[in-house]
Amino acid sequence: MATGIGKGHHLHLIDGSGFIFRAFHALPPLTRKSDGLPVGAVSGFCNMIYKMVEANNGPDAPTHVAVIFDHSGKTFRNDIYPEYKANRPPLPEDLRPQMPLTREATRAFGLACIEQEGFEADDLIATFAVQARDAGARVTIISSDKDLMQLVGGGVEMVDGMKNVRIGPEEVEAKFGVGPDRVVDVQSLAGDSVDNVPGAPGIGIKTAALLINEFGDVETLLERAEEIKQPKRRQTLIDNAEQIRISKRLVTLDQNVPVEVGFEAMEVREPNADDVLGFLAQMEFRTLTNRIAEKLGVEAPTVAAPAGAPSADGAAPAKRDMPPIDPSKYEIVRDKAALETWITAIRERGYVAVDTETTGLDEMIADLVGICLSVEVGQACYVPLRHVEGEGDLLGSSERAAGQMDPAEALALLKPVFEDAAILKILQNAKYDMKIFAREGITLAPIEDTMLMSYAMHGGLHGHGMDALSERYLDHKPIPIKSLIGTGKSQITFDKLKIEDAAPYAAEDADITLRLWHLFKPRLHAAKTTTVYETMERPLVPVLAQMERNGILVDRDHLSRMSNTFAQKMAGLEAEIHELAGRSFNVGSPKQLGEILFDEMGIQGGKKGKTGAYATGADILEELAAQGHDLPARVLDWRQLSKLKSTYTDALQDHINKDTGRVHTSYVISGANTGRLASTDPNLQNIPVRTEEGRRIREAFVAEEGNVLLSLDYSQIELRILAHIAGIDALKQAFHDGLDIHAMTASQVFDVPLDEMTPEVRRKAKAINFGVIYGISAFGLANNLRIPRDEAKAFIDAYFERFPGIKQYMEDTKKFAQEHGHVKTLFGRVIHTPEINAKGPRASFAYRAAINAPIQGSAADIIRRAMVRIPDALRAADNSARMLLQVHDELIFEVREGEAEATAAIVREVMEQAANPAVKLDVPLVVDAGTGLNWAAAH
DNA sequence: GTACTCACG
DNA sequence: GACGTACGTGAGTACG
Repeated sequence: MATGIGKGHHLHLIDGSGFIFRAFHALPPLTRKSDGLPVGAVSGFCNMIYKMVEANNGPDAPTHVAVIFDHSGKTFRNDIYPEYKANRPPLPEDLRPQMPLTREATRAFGLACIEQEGFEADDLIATFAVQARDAGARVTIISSDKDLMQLVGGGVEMVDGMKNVRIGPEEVEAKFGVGPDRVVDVQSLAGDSVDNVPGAPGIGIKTAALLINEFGDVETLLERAEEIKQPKRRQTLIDNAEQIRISKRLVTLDQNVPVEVGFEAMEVREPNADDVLGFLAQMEFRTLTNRIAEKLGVEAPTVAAPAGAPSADGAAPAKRDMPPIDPSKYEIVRDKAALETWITAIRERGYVAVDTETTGLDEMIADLVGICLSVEVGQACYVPLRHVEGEGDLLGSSERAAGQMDPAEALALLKPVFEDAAILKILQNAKYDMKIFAREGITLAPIEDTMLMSYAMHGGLHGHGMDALSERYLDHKPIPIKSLIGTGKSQITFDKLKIEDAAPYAAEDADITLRLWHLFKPRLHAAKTTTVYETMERPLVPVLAQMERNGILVDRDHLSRMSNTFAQKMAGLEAEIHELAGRSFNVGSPKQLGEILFDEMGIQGGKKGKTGAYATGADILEELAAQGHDLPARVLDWRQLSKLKSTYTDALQDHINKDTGRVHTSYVISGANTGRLASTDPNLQNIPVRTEEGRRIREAFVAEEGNVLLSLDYSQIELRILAHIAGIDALKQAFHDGLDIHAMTASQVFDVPLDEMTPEVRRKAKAINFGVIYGISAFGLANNLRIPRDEAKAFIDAYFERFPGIKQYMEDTKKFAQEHGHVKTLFGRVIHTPEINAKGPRASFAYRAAINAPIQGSAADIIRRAMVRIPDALRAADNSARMLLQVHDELIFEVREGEAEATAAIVREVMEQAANPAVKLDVPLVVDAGTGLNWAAAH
């Protein structure tokens, strides 16, 4: 049945996961020089792989090679026995970021890289070994895992890759006391403390082998247990019969995994010099790079040249040698045969750039129209799926266009590729396409995202959209989509385009994405931001995609009733305002309002802005109201209602999805320079809370029947981070003691004992605390507290005198920014500050942003780390809670009524520990939790 | 398309 | 010494 392998072939199956762990534990903790990324395991792994590849030319060379990895997550064994491998310590933090790199290394060496969800590497190895053996091929398993010894014999042999010793039937017998065919029987009796296989208590390998040699196998032994002479041993076997049977199922390898990779993909081929040397150079493995370059007869690339990092002024790096972009060269895939040719090419390459074309921008509504693929720079294809023909009259009678594949057939062919753990999918803004594919039943993984690579390297320097990146790094302006679908009212959807017109535009995006990826991959390392990208940007993509697809239930009637109430109140206010003004005008027009106030009513002190219009912001109107003017006071009320109505009670209703009845926001991972997320369409991160009237809008965000909303938020996270970064002992101590931090600050700065603290003094200290986070200035503080500027300055001076560490932090940060053109968060996120050395007020802005960025950014990093870990934590506890929203320091879940408390405990633990082990904070992180039937009640 | 205003952390 | 400012966002409205 197995194709692509047979007599005369020799298959090497390499236990990749085994290699990684042995390399990790055997080698000292090596880190990459330029940025400290741990690479010890990768280095050991590469050396071992290289040794294997070198042997591929030897006398006993394999014709086929595959490197097999464990897939993270549950396997079928956990269904049999939940405790399986439950005593394993979590993956060491130093090892985690190295995992994807080992896959990359495998592909770079030109080897098939295989893993599959739900199965361990051992099962895949067993399946491939048996298939190849039955087809008549010779099989060598390179591993030292004793669990694989059951496969030895009949044309399958094992080699311990590290010690370079052969493991044949004799060696197996020496270890287990039985031949390979009885290994599972011995293992199921003896158990395995490493994998937490229970076995029979008190029976080890020696006794097990004795029993099996006497009775033949486990089943016979259990049937005839009464015959055992030793009473204790007999009783143990009788008492634990079921446990032994379970153990047998655990240790028996699955030889019938529905594998997704054929033997064709494992054929030995010469590694591509660019791929392998490029990877090794990025890793900064000088010795190995030089050795392999010599072997391949090419010049070694320069290793670890930080000069390759982009300069702080954001100048575009030089374009690499690539063929020019030529949309006329792209192919249109219209039938199965053509698509299969592409799929073969993808499997051979191990990666593919993917882009989708859809009917709109809202990925919860838009339909998939076509798919673009590219594996080679300059070559790309468009697979049209749902184009329609004809203008599509008013009745929508447009018909399916000719010359495209049946969508179901095409997607069925692509699904195994898109879900193959051994094939990297490269996308620009992967979250969008992931959500589109999710609605087609396809889980896109693993992925790489050029938008996020750019964000990790160049956050603060420029935007990260495809057009901007293409123009900047490829010197190429992509075909504007508007040139095809038009704008405004006459705009059409993508499916209405003729396939021939759509294809060049569509395929170009995949080509561009692939080019960007080739350019960014080495630079990501040079910019020292690989860890940030791999731990805080890329893993967030599937998490956010799921949250966005979850959405939150919104009570339309509640909003509608509020809208009506607001409309009535506004009408009343409007009449009053016109009465006071002496004429009717548009209250919503700041320009008209300014003229009424300062020209017609003659109020003094009107200030004009740069456009010549009077400023009428809330602060100005408040001042006028305080002077006793009624009209501005009414306008303030009117504006509040107008804002609530238009932005929330009205607009939110339009965002309720017809199919789900829920509101699905979209998070922009690269939206904020500091690492914060941004929320759009609608923005659910600015739902009112500060006023009573506004807060009622939160009552419209509800839980489904039988569920509650659970909200958890970090308490004072930015001040805690400030205390840590600036090293302020008094603040740290206050957080350790659980004190009221603003009262404590007030007490220190204003010399007031805590028990004599007044709300007024505390308010001032609170304003200073926040001011510090924002890059304090006397002007800003004076504005905020409505006090004279010299008074504000006196406060700040007193504060700095009491906490000199804060002043020091601010000066150090400014100096660092001026020297490097960027600042960093505690977790290594780089935030560029290109204007820090500018002249004039721009530098002042940049200075305050530079003070704020490490604080806001570290807090953002922490919640990102928590969000990445939460789905696993919930899954491990079999908890069904759904994460719905993130509001910078708050996470909102929907959870079954009885499960709220358990969920809160799990999530709180993850959130409070989220900095660990990368950063050991000097202050505790504290998370507050609340539940309720709606968001107002839960918050 | 830009400016202004205001909602959130 | 003057500049003209609190940090980070998104969205709705008016207006040219």
